[in-house]
Amino acid sequence: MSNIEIPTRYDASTVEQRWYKAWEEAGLFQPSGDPSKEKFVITIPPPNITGSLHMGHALCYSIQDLVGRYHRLKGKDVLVLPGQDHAGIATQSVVIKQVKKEGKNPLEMGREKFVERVWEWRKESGDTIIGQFRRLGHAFDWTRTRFTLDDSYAKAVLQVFIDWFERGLIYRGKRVVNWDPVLKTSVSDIETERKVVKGKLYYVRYPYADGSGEIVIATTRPETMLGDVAVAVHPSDARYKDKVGKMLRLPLMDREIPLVADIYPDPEFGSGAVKITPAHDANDYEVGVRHNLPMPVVLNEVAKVAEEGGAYAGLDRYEARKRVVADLEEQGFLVKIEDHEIALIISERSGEVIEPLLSEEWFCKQTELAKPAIEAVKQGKIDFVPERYQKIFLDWMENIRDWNISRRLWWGHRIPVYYTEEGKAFAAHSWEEAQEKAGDQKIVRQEDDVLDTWFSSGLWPFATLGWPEQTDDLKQFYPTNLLVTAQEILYLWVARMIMMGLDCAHDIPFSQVYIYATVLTEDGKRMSKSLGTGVDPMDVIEKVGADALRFTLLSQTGYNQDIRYSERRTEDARNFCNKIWNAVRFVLLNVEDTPTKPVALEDSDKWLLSRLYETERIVSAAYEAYDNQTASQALYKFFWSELCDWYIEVSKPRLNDPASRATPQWVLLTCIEAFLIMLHPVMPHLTEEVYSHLPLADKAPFIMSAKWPELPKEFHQPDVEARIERIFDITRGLRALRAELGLAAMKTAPVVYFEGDLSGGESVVKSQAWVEDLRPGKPSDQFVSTTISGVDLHLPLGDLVDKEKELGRLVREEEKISGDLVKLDQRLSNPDFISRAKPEVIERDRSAADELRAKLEKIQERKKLFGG
RNA sequence: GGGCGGUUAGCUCAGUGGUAGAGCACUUCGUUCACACCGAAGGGGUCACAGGUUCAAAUCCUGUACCGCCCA
Repeated sequence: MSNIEIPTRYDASTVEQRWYKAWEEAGLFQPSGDPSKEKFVITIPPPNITGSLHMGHALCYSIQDLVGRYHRLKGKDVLVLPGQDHAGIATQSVVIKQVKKEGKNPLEMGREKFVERVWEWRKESGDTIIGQFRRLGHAFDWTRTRFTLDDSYAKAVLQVFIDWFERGLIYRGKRVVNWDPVLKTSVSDIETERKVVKGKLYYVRYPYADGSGEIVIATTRPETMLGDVAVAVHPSDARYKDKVGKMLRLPLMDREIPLVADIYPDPEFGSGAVKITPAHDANDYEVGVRHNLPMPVVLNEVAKVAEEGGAYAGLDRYEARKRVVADLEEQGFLVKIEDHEIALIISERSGEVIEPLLSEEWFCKQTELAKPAIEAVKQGKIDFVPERYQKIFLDWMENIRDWNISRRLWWGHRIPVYYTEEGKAFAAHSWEEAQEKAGDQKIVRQEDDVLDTWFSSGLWPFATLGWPEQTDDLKQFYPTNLLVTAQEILYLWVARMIMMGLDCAHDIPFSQVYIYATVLTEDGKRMSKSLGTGVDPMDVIEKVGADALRFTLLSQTGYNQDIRYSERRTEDARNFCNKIWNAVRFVLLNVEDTPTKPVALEDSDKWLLSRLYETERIVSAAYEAYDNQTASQALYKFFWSELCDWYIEVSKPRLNDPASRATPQWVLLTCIEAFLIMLHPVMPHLTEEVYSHLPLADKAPFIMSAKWPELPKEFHQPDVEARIERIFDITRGLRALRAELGLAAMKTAPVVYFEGDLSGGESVVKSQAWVEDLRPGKPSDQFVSTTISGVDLHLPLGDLVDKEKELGRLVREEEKISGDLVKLDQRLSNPDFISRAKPEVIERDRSAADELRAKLEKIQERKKLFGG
């Protein structure tokens, strides 16, 4: 390739999609199935088909692609299995919005039509997402892609439900759930968010039925009093001690309710007396159960007052609140209203305030299933990274509550329970099977509700591999190795996968769980489409390429809990791409053939190879530990600061000489090849493109299928590193001296004198500090000097020396050095330090002090020369 | 209310006992034949605060403040 053909800018847009296609055509995304190879398996968290991927997804899946590519380079047979989640409520609400926008009523469409419509959307959103994965460069096995509502997947879901139903692990019961009055279904805790708003605290008088006074209760939701069945006080509350057991007359409703003692009320809060509405508050429900109280539902599925609300029936909950408060005031029951902060629970799906509602739901018993899961984690069969999540996980598992698995939706796995006329329930794969199980009794209907999405996604690691069939894939790839996920679904999803994996597939689903960071905006806010703070990863790819985006995200990700995305960082990443491109361009312009391994290496060659060795060590260890931050930094430093800034510059004279160029050529190609392979998991496309141009001897068809560098121990030479780095320090010292005198970098100085040991580094100092002639000794003319690592460097300047300026420089340096020396001497004269500190620390401080003293003397001499 | 994380240079973050680091930004200089998406040099920090342990604390302990996340 001639220089004209290589542009000076790396253009990701012409490279990335070309390589993705080539990899796919070469079948590199699939495991070979070679039984002798060690397996590495990830089933990716299936994204919801609710639109498109956001920045958090871009990070999550890039991490998995990185891990997969790393293990592939390490020679493992890698499967990264992709797929998508039908995401019941989330998808249903997206489609409802679409249908409504078209002026149609989803309810009138009917279940069948509506579900058909969602399938259309599933195709559209699903394709968008797969396209995005491809643009991001993810090497996922598309031949094995799964969807949580596919027929074969649905079979797995039915199997588990029926099995658990028959084992008595699934039951029907009443419970206060998070009711979304807009979507008309319960939603899980994760689908809600808390928001603190300014509200009111209402103090209301409840008179005793016998006319012996009254009790004052405090409530933030006065409208729920329509469903009050008791007032509770804490048993230790002296104020109410003799009143417990008396009846109260519920204002507005003309009903009698008891005063009960329960541990729930906080005596410090409000009046210490709490009204109890079991059907509309989870805590009140618990009290209701403990005291065997009735549980009237006074707000219906659209949050309007129900029949039981008497005169208020039909009113919306907020309208009802106004009327109730007005009536209470008018009838003299309202004591006072205070400002109060209320923690509202909002449905993420509709944005509406959740109405806690007593509802009949299906539940799954958890305690029994949780036991083996807890054991597996405690025994270390499953690790959490970062480790701190293990404790959080176990705390939750040990206090687990039964799981509400039913959702009043149309989109999802319809619960396979069939009822007889008498209401007897049978779980079965089909109506026919249910009828068989029911025998003489006639099956008349199937349950309308669908299963919580997490019920199906909990089966992900094995249902994707063909379970319940004992497929080859299941035998080969289960249990998987790693799960990468967000902190917020540690309980809802990870916990369930572990429980379901152990119970259904009889083994842990994965041996490691890596929890990655949340992507925040530049100023630390949550990225959110609705707030307009989201950044579309595809826009970033358009601008800087997928590799730059991946580097931006991955290089910030280690064990931290969040990262901040900023456009500036993508530019830095793009610049890094360009730097790599140009360094390789330089090498290609200077290499004609594949160089052979040289016999003799110079110190600078050995230095770079030793740095490569060390870098490989850091990078492997960091990738293994999911510390991509450290891996990226090590690669960045090696390439930019070491290979480009020093090695290439130092080697230019040798590369220009046909007699000596073979050795640096070989060193450069060796280091660049290894570097590219190590960087490949982060920047797959760029590394592939550049690799394809390198004239290497044993080249793999793709860098993606290359072997991770196995560097010989001889590369590791710490003594050479120290020697060379001392020469670099001296070079920097001379450059600094020149710069302070206003001599431009790279402008050649005719002559520099030195005193001291340069141990073979003369040519490096000469070329890198831009000196024509480097001579031992002292100049006869006027000169300025610096001392570094025991070497004096003198720069003759003739009449150009500005004595005053130079003196000022020397004084400043003197002050700094004597300051440091005082501190060191203080420490060294402390007998406790001498007797208790480690010998090597003392030794190091002593020699540092000696060096400073020598330097100080020289500076003082020089000061005299300049009249100081 | 409980738990977890964070607080280090203008910004984003490394740094788990031995004289404070990186990248970006900033200042000065430089168009050199890989790259100005570049190079060289430089300025900039009482490591949130208060106690304690230690010869020695950004680092370990205790407490406080503020920020964030998870759970009730």
